[in-house]
Amino acid sequence: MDWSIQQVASLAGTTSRTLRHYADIGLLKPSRVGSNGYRYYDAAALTRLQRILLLRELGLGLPAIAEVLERETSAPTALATHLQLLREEQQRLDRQIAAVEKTITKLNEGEALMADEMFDGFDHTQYKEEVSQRWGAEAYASGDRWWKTLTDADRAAFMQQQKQIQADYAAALAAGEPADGDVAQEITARQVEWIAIGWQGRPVTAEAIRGLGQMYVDDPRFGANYGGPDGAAYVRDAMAVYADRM
Amino acid sequence: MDWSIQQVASLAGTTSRTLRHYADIGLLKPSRVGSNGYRYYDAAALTRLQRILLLRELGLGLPAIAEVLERETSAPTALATHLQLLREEQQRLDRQIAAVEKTITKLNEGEALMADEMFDGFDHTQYKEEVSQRWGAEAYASGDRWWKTLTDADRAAFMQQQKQIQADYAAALAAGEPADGDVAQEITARQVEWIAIGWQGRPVTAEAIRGLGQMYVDDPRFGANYGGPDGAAYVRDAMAVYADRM
DNA sequence: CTTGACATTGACGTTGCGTCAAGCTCTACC
DNA sequence: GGTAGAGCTTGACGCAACGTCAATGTCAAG
Repeated sequence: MDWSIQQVASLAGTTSRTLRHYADIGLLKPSRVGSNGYRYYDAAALTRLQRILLLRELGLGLPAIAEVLERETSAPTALATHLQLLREEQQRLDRQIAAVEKTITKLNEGEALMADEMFDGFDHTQYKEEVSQRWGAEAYASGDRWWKTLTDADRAAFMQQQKQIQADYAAALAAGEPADGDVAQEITARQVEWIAIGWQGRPVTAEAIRGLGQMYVDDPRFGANYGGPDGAAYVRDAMAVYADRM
Repeated sequence: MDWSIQQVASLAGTTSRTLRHYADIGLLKPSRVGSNGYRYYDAAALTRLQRILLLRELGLGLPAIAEVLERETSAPTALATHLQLLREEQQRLDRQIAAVEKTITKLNEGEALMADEMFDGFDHTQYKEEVSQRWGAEAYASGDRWWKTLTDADRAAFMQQQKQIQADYAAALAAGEPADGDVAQEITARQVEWIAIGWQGRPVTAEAIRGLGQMYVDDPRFGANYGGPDGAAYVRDAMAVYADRM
């Protein structure tokens, strides 16, 4: 007792193309092939197909399914691994949805015209008070004037450089690079250079760099850009060493 | 002031291959191409790239991104549409995770060896009481004996036939086929035949068929297999007509 | 014998690039 | 001015899981 490819397809709720694909990749071979080339499937093949489709619904890839079917015992392991992936995907989706929602509301409020959105929440004016208090109103005003002369593209490029520096710091920390090592110091040199651009001629003293580094640790909004307290502390240390060597 | 493809790539945190791909599909053309074929990007191009990458992080496809960038105003619309997709995907993921978790716990409890899992929650013993009460203990016992003689593959095939019948009923109902029409009656004939297999020689009387149909309506667990109360009622009616004509 | 349904084997299309491969170009150093 | 080592170019295949023609062979029924 066996069935034709179409019968099996409709029985299992799939398509004949899928069955031929499974035969091609060796996942489910027909139990019998007529002299005319027709594929026929028996009950055992149907059982296997059922399992395949079940695992597929659980989101497993075809190679993973093949492995599970070969080694029964690996099913819980495979599923556990897969579950991990699903959870990560779920979290990624949650974050993405939140981001899209935020973007939509901002657009509806007419706040940002997409272009501003690029600056990753790094709002220049957000730090007005800190900058004013630490370096005086004149310093802030001069920085603000400079910032306003930039085009959006300039600002984007400027922020991108900072993003890159942040990523490099994160990578260095993850790689176990010491804060006083060459790698961290090279990044810090770029960091200082970047700061100097924004400061527009205002002298970048060793003291200023040390203070700025400490500020990263003290202020969680800055620290967040460097991957949390640890990252902020790492950057502070690197900047302190850099300042010492100036 | 412009940058080479590598510079832009690292500035924006992407790869040169991606930039060349975007150029190929016309999403982001370099602002200048040297006589040697080298691509160069200016600040405006960088801005556009930033937007592209932002939208991509939000999960939009490249064609959708291109459209948004052409018609600024469509951004909220496009994002809203996309949000809908994300939410559906989220729900699908949630269901999938729940299913995988359930499967894992079952496997860990040694309950089911994957094979039983196929039967879509149609647990034969689940209906023990109903069958016993309505048709007597002997009828149930005989059905149970028969069921136990089957191989997994046989059971799979048996359940699949039922699945097909259910699908056909659903299609007929959706197509507006009357319960006493040819289409519905043909399906019912197969349904009765299927029932007869399980009953193993026990006489399939008109009364039994009417009773079974009514049971579909009364018991939500059965009704669920036929697409809710409406579907169950449809099947009951078709079976009643079939019984009348026996 | 014809017709229509069903079967077969290619082979391209889809999405967003990764990854060679072969070859030209630029920069730096000797 | 030669040479090495980056960096750039244009193809072109690969991936995941089939959908979708296209061209053609086969089966059952009238």
